[in-house]
Amino acid sequence: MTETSQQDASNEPSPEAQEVWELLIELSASRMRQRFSRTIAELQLSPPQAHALRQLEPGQPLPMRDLACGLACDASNVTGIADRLEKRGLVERQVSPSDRRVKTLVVTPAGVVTRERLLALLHQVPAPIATLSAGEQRLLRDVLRRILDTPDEQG
Amino acid sequence: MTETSQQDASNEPSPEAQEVWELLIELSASRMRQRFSRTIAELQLSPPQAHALRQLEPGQPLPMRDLACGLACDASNVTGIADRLEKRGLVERQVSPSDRRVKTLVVTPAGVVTRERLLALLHQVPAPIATLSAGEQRLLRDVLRRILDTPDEQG
DNA sequence: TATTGTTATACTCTATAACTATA
DNA sequence: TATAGTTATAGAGTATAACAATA
Repeated sequence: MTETSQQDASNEPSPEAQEVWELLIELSASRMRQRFSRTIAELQLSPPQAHALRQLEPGQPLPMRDLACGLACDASNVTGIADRLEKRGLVERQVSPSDRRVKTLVVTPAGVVTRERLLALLHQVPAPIATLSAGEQRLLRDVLRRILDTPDEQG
Repeated sequence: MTETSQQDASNEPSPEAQEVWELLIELSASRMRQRFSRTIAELQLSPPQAHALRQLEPGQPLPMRDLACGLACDASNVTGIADRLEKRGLVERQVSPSDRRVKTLVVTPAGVVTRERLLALLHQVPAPIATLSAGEQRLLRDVLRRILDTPDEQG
């Protein structure tokens, strides 16, 4: 077994960075995933439906094309997702005034209610974070902000 | 608004804790999700197939029931997921010696190769984490460890 | 010609319920 | 009787390719 570094991008990450990343994967794949699943099940939303609702800010019509991009899926899928949300009365299709090829989605009043319940549930701070000390919370917040501000060149 | 800095289980979380949680959601839903999708697409694995492969440690037969639990899905789904992995020669079904009702899954040699490539890709530390200072990395690691060690009573 | 949304197709995942073979 | 895995079914997500309307 040779000592091949798996990082073609020049140097190896520190063991601490490695562990940080694996802890984040663990957190995301287990706890956060469970919580998300439980939440959307409660509102009887599928994952893409929930993600779509999350992106549809009230009063801001979103072109279906853009939603496809936000959902990271092919545009053809958005037709069905929008169909089902529309059938439940949560969103509405509108033709864009500026480009008649474009259809936008807007949350209905009922959609706003569901969206707000969804966000309220999703954003409920889990105990393991709420019980960190004030100092730890600040530090964690600052580091996470920096991580999200740093572009990721597909490491 | 009262000056709640500590959590009595019924109190509001601090604004810092709130932001930490929302930053984690953002990180998980955008960056980590994209990276996971790109990775499994490269290996032509579906999300549940990748999760299954991740859980199948070489040389450790896993009852299909347990895999269903690990995937957080109904047991009936595992049949199809295992079928497709088996058809690709990545896993094998074995009858448990201790209980002939139970079938276990084991990664084949080819499966081990794919699994290792998967893990190597998934675990590549993204630039935004690799470029944190050594102090920040240690701090982040310690806080994440604590978060994962703290039980989450469905906040 | 290029783009937007739709449709058709094929595959996968998902839960539910009924079935089998073991225990 | 209870449990593990399978099958049947129905619904939803996914990408690809072809299509209509619009630009």
